[in-house]
Amino acid sequence: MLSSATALPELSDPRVSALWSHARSLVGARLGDIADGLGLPVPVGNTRTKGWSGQIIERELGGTEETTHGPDFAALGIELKTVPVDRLLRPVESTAVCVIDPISIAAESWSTSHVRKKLARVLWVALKVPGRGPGFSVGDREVAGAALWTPCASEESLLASDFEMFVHEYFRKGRAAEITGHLGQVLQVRPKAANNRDSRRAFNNQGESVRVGKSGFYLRPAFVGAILRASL
DNA sequence: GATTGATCATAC
DNA sequence: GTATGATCAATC
Repeated sequence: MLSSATALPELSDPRVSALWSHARSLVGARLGDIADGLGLPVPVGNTRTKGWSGQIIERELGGTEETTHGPDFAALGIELKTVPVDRLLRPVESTAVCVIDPISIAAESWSTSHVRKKLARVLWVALKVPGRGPGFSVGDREVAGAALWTPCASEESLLASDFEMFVHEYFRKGRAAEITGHLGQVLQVRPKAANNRDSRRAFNNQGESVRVGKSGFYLRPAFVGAILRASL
């Protein structure tokens, strides 16, 4: 089991280097071709495709024995994130990190947070998107690069600052309902739910039990873009 | 055109 | 329903 006191596996761990090599070998490949190699169908027509890109890369890198969910490559402490980018490696979407429990997060600090653990080591796989909407297929997205990232001191400082702001100013004050996507320099709190009636238990500023929209942490596109440009 | 709030797909 | 993977689309 991983705990906050457990160090990340060494980068020299054979399993880490194998995963890294595998990811690098995908650069230039079309998602459609990767899916074909896995024997998986490529969505066609007006079929919705949310999540498909990430699933394909996860299954490709996970190998044939991958059967369970949970933290990506948990044994290696690695979180896999695919991110759609334009031709200049600029993310065209924000990156979801994890959902938030409005009650338990009030007791967290950055150093002990679930978010920090999730972001401690991320394998970014950038996917070049030729276009979206009718006329474009997710199968035509191409792996533009892969980066194994651990936040540097300045990046962690930005993340910690935003995190503590959300916790101190909002969650601990029972003001979770007042949070909007405008807050946070690099980390946002935005809805992350099936729909806007999907809620979670919380407390208001009177200490009364209320429900607030289910939300999660997201990384802003500019922040992820800087990571990719520095790594690819 | 970029951003925020809303929503979708799949597996358990 | 919950969790994990994200993208859609109305609004700024």
